[in-house]
Amino acid sequence: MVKKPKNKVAGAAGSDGFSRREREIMDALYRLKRGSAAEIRDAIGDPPSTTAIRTLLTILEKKGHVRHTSDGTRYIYEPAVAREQMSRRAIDSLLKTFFDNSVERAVSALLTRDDADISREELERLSNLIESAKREGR
Amino acid sequence: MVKKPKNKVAGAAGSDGFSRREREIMDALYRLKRGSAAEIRDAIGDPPSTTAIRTLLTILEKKGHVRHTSDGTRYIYEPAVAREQMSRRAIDSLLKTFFDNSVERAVSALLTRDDADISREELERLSNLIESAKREGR
DNA sequence: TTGACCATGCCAAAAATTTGGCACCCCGTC
DNA sequence: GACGGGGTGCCAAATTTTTGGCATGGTCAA
Repeated sequence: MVKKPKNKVAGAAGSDGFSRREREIMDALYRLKRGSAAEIRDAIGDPPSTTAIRTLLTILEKKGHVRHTSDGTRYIYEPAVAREQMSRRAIDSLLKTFFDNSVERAVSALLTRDDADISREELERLSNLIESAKREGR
Repeated sequence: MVKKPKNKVAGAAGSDGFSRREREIMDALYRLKRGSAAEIRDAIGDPPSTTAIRTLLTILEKKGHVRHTSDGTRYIYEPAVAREQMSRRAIDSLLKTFFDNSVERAVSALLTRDDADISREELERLSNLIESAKREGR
């Protein structure tokens, strides 16, 4: 069973190249914006030891997915690629996988969620958003 | 290093419990709707052997994530949970991870994608969608 | 019928992931 | 200053994931 170097294709649709735990940590980090190993641990369901988390964080840092700053004596981690940018990748992936690349279907799904707690004001702003999109695309 | 049974929490936010390859395959299946091992393989970037794919499919089936029907002599696989349902889970997860659960922000991100190829008609339909949402939520 | 071709089930081994133990160090408190 | 609590780096081991090899059986065409 010979092996090939295998060079992780970053942007490869669908798979982001993260292992299960790595993704859990990255997701937690994006939710938290930033946090210590302990905080990240608390943000994960059925988490391993903090040491295990730290190991993963170190690996993720080595791979360039997260970086840390020192808060006094401890490390505070944050994603290396901005939340905004990553959210776009995630959206593209979602569109491709579940909505045949149809923005309309995706928005529709968003608006008709079970627990849609969308306020009147929010809907108003969305209207405006679409209106301006119409104007722009003219 | 003692071990615990560990009972995969399916709906656990963020992590869906799939390994990297498993997720690649599931994503491919959702894109394809259904397909043979070979077709799935072709839908994946930098794929392993078809045999490897088949092994994963068998595992996924044993875990209840996919099922297959026989097309003559070969197997055609499809996701066990409907695309629609899974897309909702994915959306919920996305909202939580990247948009602080704000539908508005998510829609906004969808509408302002770089390669937003949203047609006039689509925007029109979206307007209507929002209008009816307004009426409903009254 | 025979043979090429594919797909399947079973299975072992390589590689990667995941998990913690340990020793050490820094800081605040008694 | 000694002590307790936490955080860090390093590292090995358990477990899971990932990858194919191989033998078998069915199908189709010559």
